[in-house]
Amino acid sequence: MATSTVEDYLKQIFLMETAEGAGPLVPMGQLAQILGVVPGTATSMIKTLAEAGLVKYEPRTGVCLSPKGRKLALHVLRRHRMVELFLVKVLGMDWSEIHDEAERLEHAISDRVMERIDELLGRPTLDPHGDPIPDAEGKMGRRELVPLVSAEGKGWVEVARVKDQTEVFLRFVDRNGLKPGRRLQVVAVDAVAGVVTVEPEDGSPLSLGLETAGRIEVEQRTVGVVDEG
Amino acid sequence: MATSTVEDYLKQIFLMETAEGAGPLVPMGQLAQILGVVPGTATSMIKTLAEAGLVKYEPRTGVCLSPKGRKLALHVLRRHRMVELFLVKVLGMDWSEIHDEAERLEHAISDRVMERIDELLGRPTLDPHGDPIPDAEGKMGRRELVPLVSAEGKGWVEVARVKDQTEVFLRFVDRNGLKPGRRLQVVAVDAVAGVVTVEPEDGSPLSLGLETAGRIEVEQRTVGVVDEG
DNA sequence: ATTTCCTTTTTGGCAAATCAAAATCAGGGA
DNA sequence: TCCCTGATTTTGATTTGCCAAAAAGGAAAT
Ligand SMILES: [Mn+2]
Ligand SMILES: [Mn+2]
Ligand SMILES: [Mn+2]
Ligand SMILES: [Mn+2]
Repeated sequence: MATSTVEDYLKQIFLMETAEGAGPLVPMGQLAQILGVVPGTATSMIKTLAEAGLVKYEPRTGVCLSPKGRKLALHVLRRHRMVELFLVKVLGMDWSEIHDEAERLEHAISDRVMERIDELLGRPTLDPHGDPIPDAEGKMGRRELVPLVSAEGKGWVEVARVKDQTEVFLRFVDRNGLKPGRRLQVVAVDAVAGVVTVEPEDGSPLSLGLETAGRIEVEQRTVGVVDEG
Repeated sequence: MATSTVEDYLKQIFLMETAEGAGPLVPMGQLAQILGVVPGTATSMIKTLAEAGLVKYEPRTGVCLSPKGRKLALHVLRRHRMVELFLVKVLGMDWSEIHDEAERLEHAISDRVMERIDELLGRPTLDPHGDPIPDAEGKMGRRELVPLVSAEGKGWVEVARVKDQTEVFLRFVDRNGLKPGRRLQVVAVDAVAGVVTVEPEDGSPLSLGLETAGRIEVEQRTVGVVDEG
């Protein structure tokens, strides 16, 4: 069995190598920083993982998952996201407080329990932040999402995903009616001022910085204005 | 924070020192055996726990919990039993497969999540095996239970607790309608033959060995025959 | 071609938890 | 009293993760 440390390394490598704008290899320093260890620790851990055939390691360049490592990473990610949804849907917790819980529970939940939760939740495909939940085989659906900024003048769009999952940002998003599933219009994008103005369905107009707006994604397909062919 | 290893040691010491027929101190050898480590390991661990003020250690004699250790032990036990009940009630798992899950989950669940589960389950006081669930302050109710053997000729009694929690025994108990909450009559106790005959409410008469019958406890108060004053 | 600076790796150490096997102890029996 | 035996403790190692700080590499700037 992989230890929870190993699981976290693999999961994190997966997230980093599938992040937009990522190169083919994840640099050691970045990995170490996100995992909260000093670079030397990451280096020695990664060598062990390479030894075990879970990653491919290119010294002084970076690391990427092997098929075996990717499979394990997706297995962990599935548990993480399923647990997050469970905490919100079944236990009624706030979406801003679930990540840390999931970070521990993802290592303690068996396939058996996972299966029961999956069934109880009705085979969900998205977690509370709008991230896809891998299925038991590690497959997850792709969606065509665009950052809020690109949705100017498209009429009503639906919030689909919130990428910044820090507590403070999630609470902000919630307070302002920008949770996944909520609808809004992007009224204006002022590139010079660096401000995006949106109007949530049942909330007052709201200004966001360009950076901030980039952390929210909406459904490409517009809703309620243009009918799909 | 106590590691999961420390939590398991404390919980186990608690269970052993409150077990019937236990002396004032738990012997190292027994503790080691139940925790699945060699005696030397237990000795050095216990010395560390004594150092931390969690147990009182009498070399060559045994160990017992300090107030601080007892508090922590009860906190772990609460999570263990609450999780077991949760797995049965909410996820619909079989009571014979929940212990090992709980053994891991008990270390991964925060007070916050515990509180939600407690509420969802309606502040339960008993786990699926009939063992008491400590409350958040570590208090648990005492019940006046007697072993099956002592209930001869008392008419209908209610199964209250199953002490042997091995998978095979729990499945046997289930199959034969002897789960906590079920009613039965103790028809005969033959001390010479070493056999107890019981008649479950909706099952056929059944013979149990004396030893086996001792692993099941029933409510002292008889049910359905004598009315309480 | 050098130097400089930043990243990465190496080295040496530490803490937690464990085992194997040798040493020690404490009673009970001779 | 003395020895034997079984339980307990010590000792010496190992594994997993981690840090601090020194060493090494490499790429860009001079
Ligand atoms: Mn998360
Ligand atoms: Mn984690
Ligand atoms: Mn249990
Ligand atoms: Mn445990």
